[in-house]
Amino acid sequence: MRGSARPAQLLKQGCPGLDAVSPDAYKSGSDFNRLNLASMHDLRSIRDNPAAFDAGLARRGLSAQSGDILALDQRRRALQTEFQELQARRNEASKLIGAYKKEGKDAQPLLDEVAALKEKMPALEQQEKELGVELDGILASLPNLPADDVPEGKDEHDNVEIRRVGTPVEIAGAKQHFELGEALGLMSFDAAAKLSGARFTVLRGKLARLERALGDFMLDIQTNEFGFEEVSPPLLVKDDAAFGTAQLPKFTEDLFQTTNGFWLIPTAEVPLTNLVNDAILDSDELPLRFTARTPCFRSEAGSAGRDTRGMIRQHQFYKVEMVSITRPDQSQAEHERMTDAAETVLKRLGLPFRTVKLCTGDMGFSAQKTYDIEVWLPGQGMYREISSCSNCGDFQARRMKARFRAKGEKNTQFLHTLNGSGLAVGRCLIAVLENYQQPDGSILVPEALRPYMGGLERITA
RNA sequence: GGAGAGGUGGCGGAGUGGUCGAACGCGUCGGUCUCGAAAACCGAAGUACCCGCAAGGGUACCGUGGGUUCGAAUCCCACCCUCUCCGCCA
Repeated sequence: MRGSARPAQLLKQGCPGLDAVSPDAYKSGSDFNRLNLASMHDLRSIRDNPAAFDAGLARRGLSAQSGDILALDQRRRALQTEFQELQARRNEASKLIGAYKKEGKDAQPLLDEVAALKEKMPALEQQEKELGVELDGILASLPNLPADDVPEGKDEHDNVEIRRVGTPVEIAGAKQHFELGEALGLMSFDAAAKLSGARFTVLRGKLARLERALGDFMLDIQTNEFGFEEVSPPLLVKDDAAFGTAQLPKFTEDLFQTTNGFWLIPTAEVPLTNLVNDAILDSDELPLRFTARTPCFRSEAGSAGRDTRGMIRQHQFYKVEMVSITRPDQSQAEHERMTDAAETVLKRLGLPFRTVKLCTGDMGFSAQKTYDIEVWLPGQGMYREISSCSNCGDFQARRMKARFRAKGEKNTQFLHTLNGSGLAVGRCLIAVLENYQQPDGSILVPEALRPYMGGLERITA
């Protein structure tokens, strides 16, 4: 019942170099087959200006790719054209066959012709597919190109400080958050270790309440003052979603996966952004703004030994995330606006921070431009990242086929997507502890947060 | 988990082997009419890719993937999803 001669034919065709990233490479489980030619990066713009594409990659420290890409692209299109011509002839002949049979004419010559066509077609089709997979594999593994105004640089040392808000207070003998929390008896890493091992925390009593309060506080600001719509999304997602925001195919090792193939979200950016996947929106409903407080799950595979004490770097933490979906002409302004929304939380809490523009070498895979907000931690005596706001341009939108149509236009365009933490709740809790610690080890509750803490002014043992 | 039903264009809903990218209705857009609107009438209208300077031509897509056939929305297989009922459960 299965195809008989066909597979053998296909096998004859081998395809050199098809060991690149194949879609099945990212594991089993769900049906991942949405790859579509010419997504991820705009093949047309690479054709038009290969030098610019390579220059962008070079700023990311990557080698030129346009040569390989365009060669593959050209071969693929040639095959596609050839294949489609055969299909056209087959379709035409098949119609005639129908007509002939009706009229009682002899259709045998046409049948022979189609049979001959069908000798060639599977091989062509197969080759074309394989080239497409190879091409997609390359394109899917290349990061977004940095925006023009992103500073050149190797790592975080080359980031550029944009502004500083608030003045770090000198606290004599400042303690770190875990010292404070453990002394209060409200934060336990031992208890968490018994349950789950390293990189987990158990919060109790007023500290658990503080975590909840912080999240509520942030959500209220983002929804009431910045127009973000609160969302309660799934925390487990399929391959498609993880591919859309570009966790896949490259970063599987950073994620947790269930035995039946779901990915635990590393950030609500994944479900929130994928809300518009495969959509064609009207331009006048833009921008869309979403926010959600969710747990985030990260394997932290590559960070063994980093930030092992305390709750700076955890396998699981709460974060309020903001996602904006905009037209291309809106995204830059939206990026500033979103960053402002994140900063507003820190300002209200009276926490000193600085905002830096990430250099090319420090930016995430999907980002075109990123601002990090770093909060001052007296206990550590340094600024630590508490938010990251990125404009992804159309990079994610291409992957998830998120488009819009301008009023009166016939053609669709890709949307722009942005995401930013507003803020990381766990780290914000750390910042509150360290900045509001008192000599007696108690913690003053920031004024703005008191309504969220039932009026509580101070957390004590 | 058990039993059943079903997945078609923005929506509803036809279509069981050929001229079906898909009837019809609604909605949408343009026009006629009108002082204006409604109604009525006429017309337009899916997405993506390929070839082409263009005009234009072609291919694919009716949940997904395969198969049968000269030809598949229609037949076969597998999978996914949704809905209803029963059971279980937060």
